[in-house]
Amino acid sequence: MQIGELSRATATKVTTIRFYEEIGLLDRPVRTASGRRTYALRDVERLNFVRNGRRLGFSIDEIRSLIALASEPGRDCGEAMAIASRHLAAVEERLGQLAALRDELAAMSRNCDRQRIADCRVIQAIARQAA
Amino acid sequence: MQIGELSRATATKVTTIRFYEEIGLLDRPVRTASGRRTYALRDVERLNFVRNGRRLGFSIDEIRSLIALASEPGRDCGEAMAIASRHLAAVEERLGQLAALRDELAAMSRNCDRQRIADCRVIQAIARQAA
DNA sequence: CCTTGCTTCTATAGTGACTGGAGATTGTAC
DNA sequence: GTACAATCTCCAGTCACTATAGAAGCAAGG
Repeated sequence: MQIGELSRATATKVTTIRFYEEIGLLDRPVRTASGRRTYALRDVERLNFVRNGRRLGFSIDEIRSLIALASEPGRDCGEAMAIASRHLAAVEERLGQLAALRDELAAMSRNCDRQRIADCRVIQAIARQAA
Repeated sequence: MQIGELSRATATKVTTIRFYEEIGLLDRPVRTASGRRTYALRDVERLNFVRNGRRLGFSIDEIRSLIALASEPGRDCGEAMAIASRHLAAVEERLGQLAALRDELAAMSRNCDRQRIADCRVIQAIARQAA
């Protein structure tokens, strides 16, 4: 399998695959005589792991750790749990912030009745809000 | 007022103030004979506008537009409303995504009962999830 | 006058996670 | 033979800052 097929199989851009290889998230693949990268099933699995991790919002460094953990099947999985829990807590905090933001934005939009800029509630809200 | 005082007055790092000037969000200030920046009340107001806008999640470009609009008090504020509404919609979409993410992460953590990595639900969930 | 120590200056590079483009090869189908 | 797609490497750009180095300015105390 060449890079284009891996790209299609994992819905990942070719440039991103090369980038992941560069930063060590993917192993350096075997090359053809002319230098093209060739991949096998385990590369698809690995890349899917990375993509799913990213989709769940884990950082590259967290994914690196999770990959390292996954390669030691005998170990206790407490560390993997810790990474996931920390991330969940971060997501929950961000959710709270974002909900507060939405309320503020919604209030701004509601109050404005499309008059002149001089009276615009949106502009006023941004200008006057206490941090 | 020098840059340090503006920094304290707006809870903005000195380097960030210089950065905002560089990209044209703040006017180039008058300098003292020795080259130090000096600011007045309107600079505090402008920077607060920028900071509040950022805190509400507007991009630098959106804030640039809002500043331009705010400087034409006679205009209809429909355009400002449009920027705010688009942003609100984006925030709401992100909120939905993030909530879905939280649910997935919570389910992962719940299912894992701290055994060996080989059986770890967290690792398995990341490995097997369909995009 | 001199030193100490803080503030400010410019210029440059780094962050995270990619994305895009230039310019050169290679592989394939007609 | 030639057109075209796929791939290669290398490097720059994105966003919104943040940090560092090294130089200069400025006020207060000795």
